[in-house]
Amino acid sequence: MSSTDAVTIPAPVDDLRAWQSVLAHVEAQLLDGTLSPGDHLPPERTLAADLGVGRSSVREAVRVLEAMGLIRTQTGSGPSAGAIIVATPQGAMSALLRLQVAAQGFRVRDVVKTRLVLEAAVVADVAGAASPDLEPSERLLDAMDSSELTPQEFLALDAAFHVSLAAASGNEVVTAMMAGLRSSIEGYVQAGLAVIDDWEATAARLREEHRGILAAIVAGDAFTARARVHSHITGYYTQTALVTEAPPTPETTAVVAAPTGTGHIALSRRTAEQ
Amino acid sequence: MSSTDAVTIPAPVDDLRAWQSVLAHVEAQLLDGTLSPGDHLPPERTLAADLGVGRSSVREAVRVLEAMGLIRTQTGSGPSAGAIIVATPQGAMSALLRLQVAAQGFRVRDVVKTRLVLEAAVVADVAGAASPDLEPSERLLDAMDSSELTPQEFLALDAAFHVSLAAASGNEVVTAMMAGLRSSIEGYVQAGLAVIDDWEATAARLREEHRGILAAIVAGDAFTARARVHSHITGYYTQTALVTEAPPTPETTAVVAAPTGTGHIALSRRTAEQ
DNA sequence: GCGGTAATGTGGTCAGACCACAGAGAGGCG
DNA sequence: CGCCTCTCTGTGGTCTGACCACATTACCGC
Repeated sequence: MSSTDAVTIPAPVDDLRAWQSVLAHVEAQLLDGTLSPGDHLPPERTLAADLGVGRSSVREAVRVLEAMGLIRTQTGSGPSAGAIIVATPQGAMSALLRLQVAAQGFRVRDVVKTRLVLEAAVVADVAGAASPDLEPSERLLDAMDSSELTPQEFLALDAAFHVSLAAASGNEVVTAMMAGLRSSIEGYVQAGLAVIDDWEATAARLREEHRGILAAIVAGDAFTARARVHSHITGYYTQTALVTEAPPTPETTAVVAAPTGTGHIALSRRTAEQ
Repeated sequence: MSSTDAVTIPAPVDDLRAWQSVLAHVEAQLLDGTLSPGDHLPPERTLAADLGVGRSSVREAVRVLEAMGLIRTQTGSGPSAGAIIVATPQGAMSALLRLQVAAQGFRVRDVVKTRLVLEAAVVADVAGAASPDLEPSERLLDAMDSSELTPQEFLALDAAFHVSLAAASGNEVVTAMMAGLRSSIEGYVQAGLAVIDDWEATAARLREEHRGILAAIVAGDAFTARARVHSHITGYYTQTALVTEAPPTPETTAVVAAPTGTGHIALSRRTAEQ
């Protein structure tokens, strides 16, 4: 692994499989700007002819691109048909994490810990932002106040609320990861419902905690927001015995122990700053 | 939105495309334990016959599974041939993030910010761990001391070092994400080399910073480890003008400024858990 | 017994065909 | 002249059959 020669050119040939060469071709065109979001991929038959591969190989690459959230395919004719570059990572991230959890490549414990880290950072970030758009989050909380919700519907709104916080941070990477992490353990979360004796009490507590988190964010109190998110998430998972031990996550415990207090803090508007 | 009825059961039928039904079939078998890591997927022709779809549709699903890092396919015959469940998420996560960055679904800025959050949490976690295995990280640092490395080789080892820290935390989700985040902006990192006048000086600084991070971890000082990681990462990106503004990432600056002192905090034992 | 060779079963690829679908255009009708 | 309908065309979605490369396994001759 030194530097200059030494390699004697082992096998610079492309022993890529046919579909991989198609994928590489598309990726290269994305990188050099030949393809951009909104553009159409060439028709499969054309692409096959251009690259000298069979249409089925092109289709396998297209399938991967679709699964990765890069394109959207549609049958028919006209401007909206065909394969269009869209770059919607959420679904792909969800699928990836969900499958990996299903195949035991990811442990639920690690998923929860990661979610804790990301979400704590998110709320701290949003709390420190100039004028975050928290309207979607608030509307979700209002929707969750309905007493007619089934536990499943409640949890769906719950998940959407948490993702909406990530969206408010403006970080699409974290947003996609949060959505994926949540969906990957959705089955376990729903299974956790079984061990809850008094669902209404639990729902009421969750509603209160959500309001508390949002209040801390609006107040611009990052410390409190972090602490509340931490206890909110660990609370549910320990209650449902989904995760045995509550991971202390040093940085958050330190924050919890911080002397900032959890009472009403300032409520400063922190308007113009950006 | 609302609650009970209203939907009139829109379309419970499976208008899944053929390849999606194959994917769903495999995922269901993963979830109920019929398939586990190490198992073989049925041969494509068998699977096609069983599910009543064409072999090409099966192949598209298999291709997605392979791209998602769930299986490894091999030609030939015998126990090692065929499609085997492996669940290796790193490559898939890297591909996903890389493609999304290429397609402008993810901004480089967000990738860097996310990396900052995750890596700060990782070092704090490892610093608080009972007996983390830091030997791989140390060996990578030793390898980076060589003066014969090209910048590219140095950066490759650099990336491996950061991923090794995540691996030391034992959280495979974060490890995969870290590897993916890094690889997704690898092109930009290498492009950043161009604006560095004195590479040797930069390399020396990076070496020193790496040692400093590892030292803080070994000392169990989570706060210092976080702070050093933060400045280490932002340092390179601001130097190479990859990210214009240095994102302060409230929680880290807050932690650095926290009055708790940098002494032993946390140090949660987290002994037997595996 | 042993070595070499054929058979077998797997994924990888290609070619061709057909279908469903949706827009575009030509044509007819009022 | 305008509107409506109908065909035409191009797209992805799917299936079938065929062939290849490859690695193991079984068999056969020695």
